[in-house]
Amino acid sequence: MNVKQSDIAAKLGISRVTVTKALQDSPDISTEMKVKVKQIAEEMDYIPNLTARHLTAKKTRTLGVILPDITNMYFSSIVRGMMEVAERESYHIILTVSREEKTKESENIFKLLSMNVDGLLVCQTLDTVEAEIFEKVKKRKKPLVFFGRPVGFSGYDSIGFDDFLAAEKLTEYLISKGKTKIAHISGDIKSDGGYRLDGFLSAMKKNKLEVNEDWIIKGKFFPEYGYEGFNKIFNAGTLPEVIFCGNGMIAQGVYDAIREKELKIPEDISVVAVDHKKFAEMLYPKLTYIDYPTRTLGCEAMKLIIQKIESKNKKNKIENIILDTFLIENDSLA
Amino acid sequence: MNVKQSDIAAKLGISRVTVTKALQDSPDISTEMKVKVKQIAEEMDYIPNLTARHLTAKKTRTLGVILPDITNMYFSSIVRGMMEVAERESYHIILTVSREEKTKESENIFKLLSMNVDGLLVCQTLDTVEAEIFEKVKKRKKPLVFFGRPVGFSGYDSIGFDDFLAAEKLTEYLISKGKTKIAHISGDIKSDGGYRLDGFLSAMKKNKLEVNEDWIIKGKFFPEYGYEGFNKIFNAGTLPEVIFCGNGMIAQGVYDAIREKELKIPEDISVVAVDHKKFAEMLYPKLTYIDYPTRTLGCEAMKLIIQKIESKNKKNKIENIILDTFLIENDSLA
DNA sequence: CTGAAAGCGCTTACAG
DNA sequence: CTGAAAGCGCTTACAG
Repeated sequence: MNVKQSDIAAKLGISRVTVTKALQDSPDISTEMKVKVKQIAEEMDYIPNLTARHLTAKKTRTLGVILPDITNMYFSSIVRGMMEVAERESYHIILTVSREEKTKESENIFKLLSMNVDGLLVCQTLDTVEAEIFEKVKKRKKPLVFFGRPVGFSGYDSIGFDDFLAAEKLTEYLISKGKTKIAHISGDIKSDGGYRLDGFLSAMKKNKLEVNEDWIIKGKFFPEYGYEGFNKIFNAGTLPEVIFCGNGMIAQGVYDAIREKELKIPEDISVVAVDHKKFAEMLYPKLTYIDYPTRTLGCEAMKLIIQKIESKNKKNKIENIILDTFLIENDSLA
Repeated sequence: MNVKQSDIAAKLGISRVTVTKALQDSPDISTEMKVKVKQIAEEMDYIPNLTARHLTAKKTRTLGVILPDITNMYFSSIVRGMMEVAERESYHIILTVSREEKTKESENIFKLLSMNVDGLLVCQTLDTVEAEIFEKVKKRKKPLVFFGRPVGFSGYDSIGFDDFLAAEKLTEYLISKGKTKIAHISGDIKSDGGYRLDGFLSAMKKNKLEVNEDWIIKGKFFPEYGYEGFNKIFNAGTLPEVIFCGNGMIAQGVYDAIREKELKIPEDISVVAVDHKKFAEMLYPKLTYIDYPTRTLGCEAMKLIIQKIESKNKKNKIENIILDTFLIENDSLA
């Protein structure tokens, strides 16, 4: 139905092979022939059939990506970075979503392997604990890179951020600014929220600072937890100097609660958080926070998998890369 | 290298065709044979090669989606809806991003056609004005559905929201609540922002209400425009009863500016907007707004394209579907 | 510089 | 119920 190489060949009275080669700019073919073939291809609206090409060639230049949730800016921003590099390097991306379900994750892996992707980039679901399915990928020698979340088992390449270190860094910074009375409203402690809380506690301990129990609120990554969290702290009596929030959404709730109490940020109380830029910068006054360069993560993850693919036969040591996070000084810290 | 059907056939001493059919649950094959084949396939870790399958079958059960920007919640939420339906109907999605570039859009279309997708779902870039590339798609009889943004030319199926109607509806509602002094801070007037502004003006006109020129602020879809917009309105003298914001981000800036003036929402002034749920509900007090059911849009768009694909040969009339938007009454309107 | 031959892994009629 | 034959569109050696 569609125009194919043999149609071009027929029209020109040459063999299909010549067409293939001309289209590939093979040195085998004369320049005039190439020009002629390409022109006819253009005229006939020829579009190559990648399916057929992939069946022959070992490489598809296609990468499979598995994400827990596409509507989460953290992930979508990572994907954006991946797409930039993929495009530059002429790779395609097939994006799938696991919705935090382990079974969906496995299904996606099978689907992507079926599609003959050259490699896999996966951000695991929160409850992926066994390596089983990934062992199968490894057995097939399919390059695989984990990104964006800590990996529960070893023996795989990965790239991501370290929430513990980020929180420690932010806490150290607060301390260096002379703050000692610091409260923490965490996100979900079963995931990143927990690591951030631990990082905070660790830094406090290292600096021999006391942590008021009323000032540790275990919440979730939503504004209402920040709002209620601050009110709990407020009602507990003494006010801390700083509220360290698990992320920007929590900070937003905290902002609202603080304003309701007619307090001023940062004059009366400071607020800081760990988050990615876009959100944090939307608050007034602008939040001082630790930025996770998500787009960079996406770029680097893509570069890593491409490198793994293109050096497939050489012996490759496993890499576990932790990217730097950045402290952004804005107006919410006195 | 990987296990293929012929390996299974060899192991069982039967022909490859029997394997294919058994795996497809063809009525041709005896139940015992099916069980045997499937078991061996499982044992050998057989994964079908979709590339090969697609070359033979006319259908790939793969759909191509083109989005202007993946980090925009409006779009990612639509995609989420699409994925739900696709999964239910056993279709795959290949997601590509145009980054609002017309050339990238064309490239993506070619890429997806090359990959033999069964259909195309596209949300055009803001400056796509000619139908040229889409005419080519049509000529190939490849089903195509536009979604999420108004289409500049006719003759194509589409599904989306009507910003003009949504803004009109919200304005009518304000008027029905006895509001007459309404200001509008718009988003980018070259796109949806403009339609929303027009809808607002239209409703005001229909109701013979005067529109104070100082109360029409043409901004962009970011908080700072809301913040500055409100300050302009504030400094202009009389205060309106309601600020109608082009979207939730603008509303956020307006909230901040209002609080800074020590005014109360909704006691001193009301704020409303047109946006999609997640963002609008994050503000305190919760925003009264027009919700665009983006996920539903994604679901419906997917259903529509699948229907087009599966009824390809029957004559199909062109559909241009406008989905309803919903007024959500919260606490920001007195 | 050009082309004939073989094959990628799977599927679809068609014959037995 | 099982299998031999032909083909999907393209590419890769290999021969001329």
